[in-house]
This record gives sequence, structure tokens and C-alpha cells, in this order.
Amino acid sequence: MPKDSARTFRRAHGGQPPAIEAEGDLPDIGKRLRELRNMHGLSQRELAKRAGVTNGTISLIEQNRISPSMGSLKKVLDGFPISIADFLTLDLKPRSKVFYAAKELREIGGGAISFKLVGRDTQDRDIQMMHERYQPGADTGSDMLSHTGEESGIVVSGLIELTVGGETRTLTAGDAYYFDSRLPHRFRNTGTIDCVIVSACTPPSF
Amino acid sequence: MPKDSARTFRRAHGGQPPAIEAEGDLPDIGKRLRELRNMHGLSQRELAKRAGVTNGTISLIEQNRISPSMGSLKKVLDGFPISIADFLTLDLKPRSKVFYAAKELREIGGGAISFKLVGRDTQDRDIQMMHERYQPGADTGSDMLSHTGEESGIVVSGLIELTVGGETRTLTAGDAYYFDSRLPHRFRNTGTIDCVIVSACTPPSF
DNA sequence: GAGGAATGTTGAGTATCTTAAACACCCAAT
DNA sequence: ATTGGGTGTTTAAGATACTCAACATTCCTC
Repeated sequence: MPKDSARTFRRAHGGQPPAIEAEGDLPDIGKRLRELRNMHGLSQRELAKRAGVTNGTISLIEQNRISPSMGSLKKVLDGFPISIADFLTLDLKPRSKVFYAAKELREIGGGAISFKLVGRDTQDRDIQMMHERYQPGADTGSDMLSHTGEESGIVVSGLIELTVGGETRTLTAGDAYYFDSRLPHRFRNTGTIDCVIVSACTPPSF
Repeated sequence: MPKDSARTFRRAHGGQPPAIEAEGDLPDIGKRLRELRNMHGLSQRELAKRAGVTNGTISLIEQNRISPSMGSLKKVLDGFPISIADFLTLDLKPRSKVFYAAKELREIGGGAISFKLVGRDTQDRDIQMMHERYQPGADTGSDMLSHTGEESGIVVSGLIELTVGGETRTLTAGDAYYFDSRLPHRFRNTGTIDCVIVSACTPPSF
């Protein structure tokens, strides 16, 4: 509510404000669920089995033909997993720019130590970086969904197959990524040598 | 699902389904709703009338004897109003320090213009201030709940009765407040002269 | 093509939520 | 004591979510 309407004076004779307009947007549950499920590459039956509901329920929810109870929605979302609040606030579309070519990075450090800043055109960052190494064949699994915040990284050596929100791409040394951590994502080393990437977690500390 | 059900043995005695570990914490809907309603000083019937449901439904939800559908929960929360996501993540207890005495403020500006910083021991502020004036008897009403962020202010002249999360206090010139905007709050000028307060809204711009 | 196995959808029946109306209780003013 | 209006709770009828099983479709493989 804008502040103005909230600050309006109350009626003198105790009049009841009639039927507050439900303009609040209950986000399209069905669409959200379908997109989230497709991003994970799950079928309705697979998800249903994980969640302990039937595939019909998933189908009806995704068509918005029923308004699921909190308990049911909870069970369904536990199949990913993701919290209800995050599910409701998650933006469906990944950020405009997800992948960065090697030359798109900006050099921050200098001399012997080199810091390359990722996502320079993203105004409001709140991120801190780390270092990771993947052995050949290493796989984070398909159902990874960190709770909140953002995630970024640079491939140092080797190659990594990265899937974010259904979009898959293989990155090699010098390439980078930057996405909302609530989007389902997966790392797989499809190469034959170790893959070293400098990763980053939220929240920030600098 | 012929093959899957064939492979998955059903426990004969328990009739136990896959036994999904519903580990995730579905926050206590009933408790949250009851506290939120009490903070607003609404009865079950008042809220029910606003929301377009019956008082019985409110009662049953608050006792956790039913798991409301998303549609119903949406209708109920529209009576405050608050979004479902905010409702699920709102912390029930107000922040440790809500009220600040006049001398607890820190002077920021200097010279002709004076800026006094409120909430100096709150590490992560994200707030911007404004100026407001209340005529005698002015009242924002009891059902104000801005969506997110924080809110703060300083009383410049006159006196104001402020209620935050069920706690009420009358502030006079020099006193201040600082609280989460999602907590229900109410301003009432119970004095005989205008009350001027310097208020602040989120999000920040400096 | 025929068959098999996956997918999403739909209809009938059951479980659950929601309503409407009564109930029991408390407090203030008859 | 009694009325009247307030509170939260409970119970039977009704509406809705959910399940189960069948259906239609697509994609493979033979």
C-alpha cells in the first residue's frame, strides 16, 4: 500500500471500509510451478512421487483449476526443495545477462594477483567470491537450489557444463556466470582434467 | 505409472507411502495469523468480514485444524493487507530496540542544518527520511502495514501516540521510533496542537 | 506400421476445506 | 438477575481440493 492511502484518516462513525480491493497479486501459482518443474527437468509424475501427491494434482494446480491447500503446496515444493515464500517471490525469468565471455570481465586487482570483476553492468551486487575445484565427472546434481541471494564464478582451468534455469552451456577457462541462486542450477565437469573455478556466494562481506 | 508403481513396493502393514521427509518448516500458520490479527486489534469476526470469509474459518485456521487453500489464505491476508510471502517470513517479535529517547540520537549534520541519526546501533539500515505534520486528532487508522522495509521518524513538535506490534507509547518532541514496516503500526495525535515529525521510508536513496 | 513407455489430461469418487448457525463464555448496563 | 453485544469455539451441510484410474498423445524401438 502506498503511504498515502495508509495514512488516510479513519471514518468518524466507525464506517467499515467496504470490501478492501483484492488487487494484491496472488502470483500465478500454476505458471510458477510449471516453469520451476520444467527448469528441473522433472515430469509431473516424478515430482508427484517425490512430493507424495498424485500427478493429477500437479496437473490441476499447473492449470490453475484448483487452489492448493498450504499443506499440499508445501509437499509439492518440498520435492525441489524450495520454500513457499521463495516460490512466491522467485522471478520466473533469469536475469537479462547470465553468461559472460572472457573478455567481458573487468580487471580489478593488479600485478601478481589478479581480480576480475564479474557482472560489472549489474548495479546492485551483493556477492563474495570463493575458489572451487571439480574432478572429471564431478556433478552437483540436478536438484540444487540454494535458498536466497546470488551466485557467480569464473572458470580458471578445465571446462564445466553449467545449467541455469533450464539453459545449459559449457564454459571454458576465462568464461564466467552470474545468476540468482534461487534458480535451479547444476555444475558438471564433462572434461578429462580438473576444473578450477573461482566461485562466489552471497551475502557480501566487503 | 505402471512401471514405477510396480518397482516401488508398498509396505503392506503400514500402507506407508514413500515416507517423504517433510523436513522443511512450514511456519506455524495459525500462530502467525493469530498474532498478526491481535497486533491489529481485530476480532475474528472483524477480520472475517473484511476478508470475505467466515469467522469459523479464521478460528479453525488459527487452531491449525485445517490447512487453508491458497485462495482462502490470500483473501484473509488481504484483510490487513500483507502478501503471503511476507506473511510467511515476517518475524513475529518486534526488533529488540523500538523506541529511542531524545538523547539516544546521534547528531550527523552540523551548523545551520541538523541531521540526527536514528538507530545508530542498528547495523544494516536501509532507510530514507521525510517530514510529516499531524493535526490534533489525526489518526492513520489501525490497519496500516506497508509491504516491506523499515520505517523511522523523529517527533519535532507536539505529541504523537504510536502503536507498533501491539505496544503503544506516546512520544513527545525529540523522541523517535524505528521498526520493521511490516509490523502493524498506528499514529494518533492525542494532543491539542499540530504534531510535526520527521519520518523515514524505505528503500534508501543515499 | 505395432508395440511399449513415457508424457499431460480428464472424470468419478473420496477426503478435506469452508460455510452457516448454534453454542458457551465474558463484561457492561440495565 | 437479566438483557445485549462482544468474544472464540464447535458442529452438520455444502463446496472444493485431492486421489485413483482411465484416456489420448507423443516418442522410441522393433
